Amino acid sequence: MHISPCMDYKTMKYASSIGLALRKGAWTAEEDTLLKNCVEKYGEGKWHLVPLKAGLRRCRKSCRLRWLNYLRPNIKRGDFEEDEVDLILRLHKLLGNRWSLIAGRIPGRTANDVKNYWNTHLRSRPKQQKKEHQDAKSSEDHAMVTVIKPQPRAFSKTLSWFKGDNQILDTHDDRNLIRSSTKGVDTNYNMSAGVISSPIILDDCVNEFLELFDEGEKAVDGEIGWSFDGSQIEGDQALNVVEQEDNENSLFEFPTDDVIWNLLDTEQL
DNA sequence: AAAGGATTCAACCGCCTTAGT
DNA sequence: CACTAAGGCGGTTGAATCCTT
Repeated sequence: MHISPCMDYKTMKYASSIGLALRKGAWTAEEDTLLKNCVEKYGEGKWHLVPLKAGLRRCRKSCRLRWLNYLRPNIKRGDFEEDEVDLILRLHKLLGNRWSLIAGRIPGRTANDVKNYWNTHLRSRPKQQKKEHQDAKSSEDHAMVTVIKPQPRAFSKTLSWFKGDNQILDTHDDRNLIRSSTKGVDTNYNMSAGVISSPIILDDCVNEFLELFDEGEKAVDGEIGWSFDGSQIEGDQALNVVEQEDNENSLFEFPTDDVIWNLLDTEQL
């Protein structure tokens, strides 16, 4: 039996006063049942009371974590699907290691799942991709078609993001970069071949961007792959399939970017 | 079949933020 | 304003499992 250092002082005092030490390590089926029954009876939250109410010799954090990562209903198990991986890659590019935010947009997946998946499958991917790219380049002498997905979409520079409080600070012709700034936070747009790619939104802008994202989801509810209670929408309506030039249903059937960019387009004046 | 290295993922740890006093 | 406790998060660990030799 281990003593958990994560226990609170009062909990520790109480536990020792009744001759108990808090458990740590793998959860047993019995503990799971106790925790599940407790949360179903009293609801989520008040985690400091859960060990007492459930009769568990676990600290509040351990209970919370076990519920969130394992016992909560609608948790999806098994391998990540292509659209989920795609979404993780995109959101990570946007948000960095903010796993709870990323997981919040992938129904049934927990922050721990996403983090573990990233660390085990995706973290070294850029290197691999670079290597694969170099290998392909060296083995392929002829010109090849490069499909860049998602396809960048042009939008008007009259877009309000570029007006009002935002200012186009400068345009780096050499780097194809446009920077704008709101509240002292830079937002970068990579320009290439006359179109503007996904914005690299930094820090405070992330929340605004996600709110915008949510509004977009509400606006097109039925096309997006899940509803806001976290449940998955089944059937054809769950996907807004974008046919690529090669007439294949691509990895990017998931319509995230379309939603965002359609939304952005609606801001054109 | 066995040993040992690699991988996976549940769980822990410590820090930060927030709310209450 | 300072302090305390709870909630929440990302980073890390280590046991279990898988894979290779």
